Amino acid sequence: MITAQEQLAELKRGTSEILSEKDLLTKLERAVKTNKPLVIKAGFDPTAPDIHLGHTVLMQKMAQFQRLGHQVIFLIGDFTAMVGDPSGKSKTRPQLSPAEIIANVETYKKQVYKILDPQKTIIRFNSEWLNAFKATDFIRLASHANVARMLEREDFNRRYKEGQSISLHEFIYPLLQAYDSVALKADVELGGTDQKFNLLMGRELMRDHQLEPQVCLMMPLLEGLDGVQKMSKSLNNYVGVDESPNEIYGKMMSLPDSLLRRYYDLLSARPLQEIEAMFGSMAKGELNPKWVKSDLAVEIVTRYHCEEAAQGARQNFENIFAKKEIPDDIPEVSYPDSEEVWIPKLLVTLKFVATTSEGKRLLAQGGVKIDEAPVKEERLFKMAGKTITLQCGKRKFAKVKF
RNA sequence: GGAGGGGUUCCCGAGCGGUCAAAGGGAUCAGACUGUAAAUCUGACGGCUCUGCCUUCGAAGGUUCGAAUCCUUCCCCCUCCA
Repeated sequence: MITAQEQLAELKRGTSEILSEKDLLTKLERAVKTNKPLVIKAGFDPTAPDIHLGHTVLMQKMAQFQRLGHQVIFLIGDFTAMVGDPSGKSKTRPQLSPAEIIANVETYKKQVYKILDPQKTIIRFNSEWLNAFKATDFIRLASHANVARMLEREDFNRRYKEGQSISLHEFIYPLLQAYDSVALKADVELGGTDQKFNLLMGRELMRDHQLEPQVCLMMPLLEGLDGVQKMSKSLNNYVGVDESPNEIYGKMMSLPDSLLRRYYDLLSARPLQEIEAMFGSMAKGELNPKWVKSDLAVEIVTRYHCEEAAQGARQNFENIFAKKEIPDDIPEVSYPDSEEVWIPKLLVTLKFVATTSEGKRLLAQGGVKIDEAPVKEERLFKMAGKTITLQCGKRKFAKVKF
């Protein structure tokens, strides 16, 4: 094991805040001295098993702790999922059945183990201890917090001022999350900056339980592809680690240039110096941002697939968008209605558009091409036996056989 | 329990008897341009084989030639007072 100082230096990289750094150093020193790894806790909601790049910022930090020899606990908040984390907007969430949760956990594992070491990861569920809670336990737990403190919290405060509702049960959430830390005797809890309040609650509750308070380590939140909101599936501004190479590459290329540096800082494993140099020459106009972006896209695709897939995706992208070529591996479909083909209907059948109205609009705007030539007419006649290459917008292709 | 303010199309938000499938913005999609699925500009943006028809403005009824707009009841949200 390397020294506590060295560990701290490495762990600090990319974090937005550590509460407190001194405590972390103390814990690390003790770990080195006694040769007992620290218990690292990070909680996840079992309702959203689609891991995206936003989550990976945190997970890479978890992986880093693992590499340093610490014990990472991947905590599934199956109990707290019923409550719903009030961080950000909250809607009442559907209660999940045990079978659904197990299925979601499997999906999690499949994706998470691309980043974490399966051998070194312990998965726990907070229902293990929270299911046993009685009404009196909840009341006792609730007595550890007070309303004024709750309302100090940024998102509650905002909602309160804006006249949005705050349900009582949402006040309970931070306490339950905090209690998880008590149950696990966590040394460190990881979370996004939006978790600050919940993490700190854990610190206090542990102190109330005569435990050594956990260190809170916060990672910045990655903005989504829109560059404004944080990355999330429901906002559809995410890049999923389980997506295809072409999809990941393409989405990375749709990142606004203004966010390039931010993405490099939070996602790239390249040495800081290299990144600095690259952005330096980009600023001088020597380097095209497109290629800086492309390099990052390749790095990400390589991480979740492989180098070969990444190069393939780059090639594919260049062909389609720069050279405007038709890709070679397009799906072939047969469409037996050949006497009179109404194109909007055809597009709906192929699931290129959702409605015929949308198909008609697309057609009117020149978004439909047949054999690389735009079509305006809505109908094709006497198509029996013919095959056409149909293009719908920039990204949808099919070979249609009549 | 009392007083008041609200619920509008994916989201925010205007409209408050006809000219409303409903302003504006965001998101999305398409086209142009380009160095990219960046940026910018332009356009589209409920559905339907469509110069018309059907469904939509919290829900159900009602008034009216005509309702997102008026009335009644109900549901939900917020604020203030207790």
